[in-house]
Amino acid sequence: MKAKSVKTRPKPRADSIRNRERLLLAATKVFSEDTGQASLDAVAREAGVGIGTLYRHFPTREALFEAVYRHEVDQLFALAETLSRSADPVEGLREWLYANIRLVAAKKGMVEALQLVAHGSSELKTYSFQRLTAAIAMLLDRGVAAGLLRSDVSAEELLRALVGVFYSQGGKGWQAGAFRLVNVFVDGLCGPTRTRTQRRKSPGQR
Amino acid sequence: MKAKSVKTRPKPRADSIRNRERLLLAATKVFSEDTGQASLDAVAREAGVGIGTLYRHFPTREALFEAVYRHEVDQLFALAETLSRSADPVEGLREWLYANIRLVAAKKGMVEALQLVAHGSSELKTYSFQRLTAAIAMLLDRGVAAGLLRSDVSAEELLRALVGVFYSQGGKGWQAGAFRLVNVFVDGLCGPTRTRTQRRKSPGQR
DNA sequence: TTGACAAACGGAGGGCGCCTCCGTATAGAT
DNA sequence: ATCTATACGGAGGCGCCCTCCGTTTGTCAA
Repeated sequence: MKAKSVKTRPKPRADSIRNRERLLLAATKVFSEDTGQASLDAVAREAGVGIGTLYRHFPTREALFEAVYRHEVDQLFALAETLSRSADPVEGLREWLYANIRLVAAKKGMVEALQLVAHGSSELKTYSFQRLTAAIAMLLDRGVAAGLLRSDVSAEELLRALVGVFYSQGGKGWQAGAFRLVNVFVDGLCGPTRTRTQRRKSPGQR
Repeated sequence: MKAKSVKTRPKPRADSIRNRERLLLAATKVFSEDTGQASLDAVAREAGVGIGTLYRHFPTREALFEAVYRHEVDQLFALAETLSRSADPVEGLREWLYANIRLVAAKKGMVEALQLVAHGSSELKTYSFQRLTAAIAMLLDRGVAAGLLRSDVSAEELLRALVGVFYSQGGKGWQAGAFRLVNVFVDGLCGPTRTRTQRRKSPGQR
């Protein structure tokens, strides 16, 4: 007997897996540049698969959004893991927050798509909330343990602050403002119990 | 010479005006019951006019949303005027807030439509914001002048609180919760500075 | 390797909504 | 009654959504 799980379905075929990934990638790209209203045909085309294949993997438009979103959340989580192993706890946190801003900024359409998704599956909401909270906690705790960050702000609170910044996403000056806010916040987290040992060197834009 | 404006366009034809109104009415109805995604063909059908007529009056989907929304805001403003002439300032305010809840509750699709509109014309945002603030101020000021309401909460603040309640619109218990919040708020406005002379008699649902 | 079959693929096709265009109807002026 | 600017209606072209089914392909056992 195969050392596989006890009761999962037979097995996924290799091309199936590959196509699923292609679709996810294509969807991320297409939804990002065009608005979230972009056609699913376009996604299939971009992925180089037939429209039927798209629908087999993601039966509804929302299923696709959701998958893309989950994927993104997981990436952010992974980034937090990486950063939490890097040298400086404070800069790691700052960098992660920057990454969030860049993510949102790069995906005009995503934001509205998310609102749509958010109205649906609350399971997804809790999933991503927990996942992101965990990511922040990872970064935060290290700084606190090292005595570099104040300990009276929870990961959840920080996340909420972040969400607030994103919701108010409006064109033009938004990104610069968001970076500024993050800086203010991180600097604030260093104080007032801590002397600020180091300040940001760059504004953060890439 | 006509006593009309100096440089406006000739004149609107009677049937044109009539159709515009019909369309607005139909749109309000259709968007309310179906989701905001409802087809424009359906709106034209409901209004009993050709699709071409709809497009002449409202060149884009958003133009139609916007017009509907403006219309609604104006109605709320008018209601505030009426209520501010009614007997009890406190109950007038409460009633107006109730009306807001009912409006949102009756229009599932509207909320998402608004988010769409909000992303666009910021002119509309400021317009409605000012208009609604004015409406609240009208009601509030009377209560304050009569010494029935505390004076340290501005109309703007009250409006923001209201918006917050609406944004979190989720099915089921939402409406009841919203009424409760309004009651809490109005009671609060009667203030610690004021002895609460009267409390609400009914929960507010109709 | 080869054969067989389930799984996955692709895309044609029917339906529908969007929007334009233009021939027809009519309100309002003379 | 006549005229004309204005508005109306809806057919038609286009693109998107989604289903359905004939074809291809990965996998496994022999």
